[in-house]
Amino acid sequence: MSFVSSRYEKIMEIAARRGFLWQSFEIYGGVAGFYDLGPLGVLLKNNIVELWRKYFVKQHQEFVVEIETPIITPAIVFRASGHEEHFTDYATQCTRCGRLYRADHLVEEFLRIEAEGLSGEELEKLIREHDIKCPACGGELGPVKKFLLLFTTYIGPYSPENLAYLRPEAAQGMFVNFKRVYELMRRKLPLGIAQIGRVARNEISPRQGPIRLREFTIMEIEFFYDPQNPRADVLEERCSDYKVRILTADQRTRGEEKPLEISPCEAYREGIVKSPWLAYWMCVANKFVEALGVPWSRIYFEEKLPNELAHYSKQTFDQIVVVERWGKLEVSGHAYRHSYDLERHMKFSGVDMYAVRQLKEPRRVVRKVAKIDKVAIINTFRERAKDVFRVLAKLSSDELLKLVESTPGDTVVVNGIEIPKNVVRVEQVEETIAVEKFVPHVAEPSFGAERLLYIVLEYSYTEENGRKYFRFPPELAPIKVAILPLVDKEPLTTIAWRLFEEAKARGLYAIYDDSGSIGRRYVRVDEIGVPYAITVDFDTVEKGLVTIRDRDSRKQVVVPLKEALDVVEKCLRGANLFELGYPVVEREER
RNA sequence: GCGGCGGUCGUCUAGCCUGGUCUAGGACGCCGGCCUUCCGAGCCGGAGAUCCCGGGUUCAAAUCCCGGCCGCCGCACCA
Repeated sequence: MSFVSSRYEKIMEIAARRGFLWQSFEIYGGVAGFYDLGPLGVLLKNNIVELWRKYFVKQHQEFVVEIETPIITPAIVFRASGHEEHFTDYATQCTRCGRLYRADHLVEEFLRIEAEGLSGEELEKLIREHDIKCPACGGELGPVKKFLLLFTTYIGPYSPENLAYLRPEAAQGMFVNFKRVYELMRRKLPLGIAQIGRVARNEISPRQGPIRLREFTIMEIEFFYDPQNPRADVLEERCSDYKVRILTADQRTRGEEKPLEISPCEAYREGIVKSPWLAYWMCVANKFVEALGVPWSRIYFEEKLPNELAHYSKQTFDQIVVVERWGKLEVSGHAYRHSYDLERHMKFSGVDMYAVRQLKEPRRVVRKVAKIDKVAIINTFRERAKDVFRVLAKLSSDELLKLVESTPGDTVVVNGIEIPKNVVRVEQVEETIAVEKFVPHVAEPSFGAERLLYIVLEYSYTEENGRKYFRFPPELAPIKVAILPLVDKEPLTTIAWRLFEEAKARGLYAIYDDSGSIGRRYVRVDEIGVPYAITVDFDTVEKGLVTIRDRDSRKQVVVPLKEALDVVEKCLRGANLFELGYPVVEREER
């Protein structure tokens, strides 16, 4: 335990001291659940975000597009999404032992009734009426208090109709924009809408350092597809030779802990993953987390049990990375949101969110339609005809038909006006139907960027004989190259400084350092995970040669000064420093 | 939210029990200078602490007491 926590503490100590991250609002005592990113933290996070974008958006740009939507969201959106209802907990606390309970859970347990959706007052009343006591100590329960995990605010003047929430997920930004983006993408499915942005959740008591934050960056895709024709060929093409580890809900129920090793393709075929696109994005997610430096064997997906599912989800897998501190850490969630969100937004907004699919063969159908006989209405109602037209105009043809057919007698009443049925003609029409409407299904991969940041720190952190450094994959390293004169003397310093200027001109983040001994400077740049160090020595002056030092092995290669930055850039793109044909030097330690 | 433990320069810490020589000591780091031809060398000099915050006890508080904030551990919570 002490080893485990001390390793976490060492990482967090370096993280704060060297400028990766630290607790927010330090000078006022700090606030739980908020972390600031420092200069290196921002660079590292940007690189992680960019890698996510590469894996999830750029490599799928023919059908995945990225948008950006507001954090502050009118309450109606989260009323429609179900968050206003389900993100609220009613809690009551024992006045004797202080234990906290979900009021609805207590009521359900004691009275064996469905308590979800009851108001605080109703729950309070039930607890008092049935004299429910603390299950642990039998003490009196305190008043029922409301915990809303959504941060609230107002848009404009403070009044109930201006209530707004800070979004707890980016997803609703994609759902409310589905119609427009679907149109933009020329109504093609599948369609992925991605977003990277800040979200906020008013956690009751966050207490896992940078892991459970009240505000963080989320990276997610709402992936829309036709359930009858998912067009998920890539699942077969890219995922059949690649396995992931999955611990299913069934396994968990049986108490098993060893995940299956299975290709996402097969997992879908066998019904373990219910959506082909969910399986596909799990495949991408696994490869992405490997690219962050996490070994394959430390990643698995854990299926949520039915009672753990969010209100919108038909099936959810958490992507777990094994970490030293907490055992396991959820880095992403993969939810099969089905058609839930679009249907809710259609209902609440009244806006049509259907997609259309072409039928393989157009169908001839005969259907009944109700038509209004305008002449008959004018003849029947004369000067009141205008009112009749007005009320009838509010009904669709289908609604009118239904009304006429379901009402007995010769008249129907619409908005208090009695209308004889004979002004409505019911006709049979024959139509050709070439398309049909449907609500797309949604698979959602969703990542928390700060958790990934922590994962990268933990998996990169290395201790060897007292040496501490971050073994960041070069692509993720905040600073790419250190440029160091061997000693603080001319002309070495001027040559090194010019090289630094050139590195900046190439768009690299670099460090120039001439203070103290060369060994101290290597240690300093190792500690922040700089993958390469170019050292300007006396051979540079005499022969135009510099050395490039590899952070992990501490071996160096000798390369011409003019080629040094090209070599570094090649290595940053994935080349191996020692396989480029340059002589390798290994120096004795003093 | 409850209970236990903790909070001292950038970092790690000594001091707290047994109040006063603490205008808070050390190490590392940092800054300046010297030195230095490859992995935390050495020498000289320097800056750096609201002792978490507020209140109380006392002639006197980093130290004792109370409240708050923050962190860790356990319980609860974590769609």
